[in-house]
Amino acid sequence: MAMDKPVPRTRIQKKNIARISEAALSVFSTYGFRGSTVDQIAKQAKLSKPNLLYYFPSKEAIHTHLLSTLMDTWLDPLRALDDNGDPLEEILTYMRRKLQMSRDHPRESRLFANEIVQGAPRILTLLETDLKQLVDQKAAVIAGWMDQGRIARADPHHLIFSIWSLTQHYADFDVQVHAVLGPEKPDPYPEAEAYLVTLFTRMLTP
Amino acid sequence: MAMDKPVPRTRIQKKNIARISEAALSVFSTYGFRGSTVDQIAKQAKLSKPNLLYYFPSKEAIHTHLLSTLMDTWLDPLRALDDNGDPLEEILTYMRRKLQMSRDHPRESRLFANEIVQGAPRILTLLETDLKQLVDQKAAVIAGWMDQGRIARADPHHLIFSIWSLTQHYADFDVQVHAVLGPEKPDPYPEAEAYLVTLFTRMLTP
DNA sequence: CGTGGCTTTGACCAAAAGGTCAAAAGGATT
DNA sequence: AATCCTTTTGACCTTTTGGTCAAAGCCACG
Repeated sequence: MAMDKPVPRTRIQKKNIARISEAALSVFSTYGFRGSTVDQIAKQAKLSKPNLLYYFPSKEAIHTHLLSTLMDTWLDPLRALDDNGDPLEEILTYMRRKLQMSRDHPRESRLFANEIVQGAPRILTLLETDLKQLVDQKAAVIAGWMDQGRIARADPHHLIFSIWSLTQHYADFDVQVHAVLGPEKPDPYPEAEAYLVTLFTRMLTP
Repeated sequence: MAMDKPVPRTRIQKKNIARISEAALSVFSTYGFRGSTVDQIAKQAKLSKPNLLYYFPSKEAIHTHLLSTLMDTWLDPLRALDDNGDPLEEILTYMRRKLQMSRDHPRESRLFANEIVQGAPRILTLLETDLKQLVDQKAAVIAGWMDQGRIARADPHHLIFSIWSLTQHYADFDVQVHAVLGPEKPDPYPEAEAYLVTLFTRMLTP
């Protein structure tokens, strides 16, 4: 299970690993793991296939590398949820950050979406340990706020799920959103943000 | 682009097409189109590969067959949204039906999710015509209710998106939900429904 | 400017994949 | 039971795919 070459050494390695990661992100996020081919990734990275496999030992290694790199970034907004902040403001900020990630990093969102929809075979353990622990902890913080009557009551775990689903929807189902809104509304994000702020404000105001 | 054999004739055909559809639903919903193989589907349907290809001319034909069969079922709950009903009750009922579909037909939900996340190459047109038209129509109904002050204001299109994302999340991201909630909570749906009823009630009560 | 390690490549392989076909087997109808 | 149509299959073909390898090219440093 050794993954090799996780840390770039020379500047050529740095450059090529970055190109491969970038290309792999595009390809994997569009076709899922099994639907993607090494050739495709190599072509997008403008490397020959053997050259690509010089940097990563296998297709799976590239995928795992992406996933583990991303996991941290992905959880950062939730980590930033501050016990000592204003409850509603903290939750709205978290929601806004997640929405921004959907807008600015839709491929990353879709990479995760593909992985999870397909049963998360490669990150299930991560979800059951790191993710669960973080969510449990933040859910407790939110429950505390509710106990103090500073925001209205609602199941904290499902509250977090709802932030995930509502924000990631705009990245993962982007095509559908655009199909429904039509070409005269090319950027749904301003309305989405306004809508979500209203939603969470109304729901959480005591 | 002819798809052949859409309607079963003999009872053997009926049986085998049903078995193929069932197997294909499982496989496609788990691996996406490109990640699925005809062998896999044939094996699950307990047919030989050539035998399967006697009923459908190609892998793509099976996929298209599933997708178009499902599309109707999928939109039924939204079609049922009644202009003359009680606004909040109508929206809650729609939400509940969608949630029930996530619980009872998670594979169907994931089949769509896979297709959309990967850019909806095979149903984009459907989305831009049928789906858009239906959504626009129902959004107008909801906007009407808001104009009459019977429910609180919020962007109707994004309201519909939020019902989709919140309910489908429990089917599409099922693995994640279970990983976070842990094994002692094997059925998240009762809490999910309670949470979503609260959410939409608070948001839409004037 | 030459040497040693890093990088790149063309040629190649075995396995997997989508799909074809002719012939055999099975079913229903007379 | 003879016949005709439907169904099933084994063998086969081509393309794609993940991955290997030895040899060639390149680069930095002494």
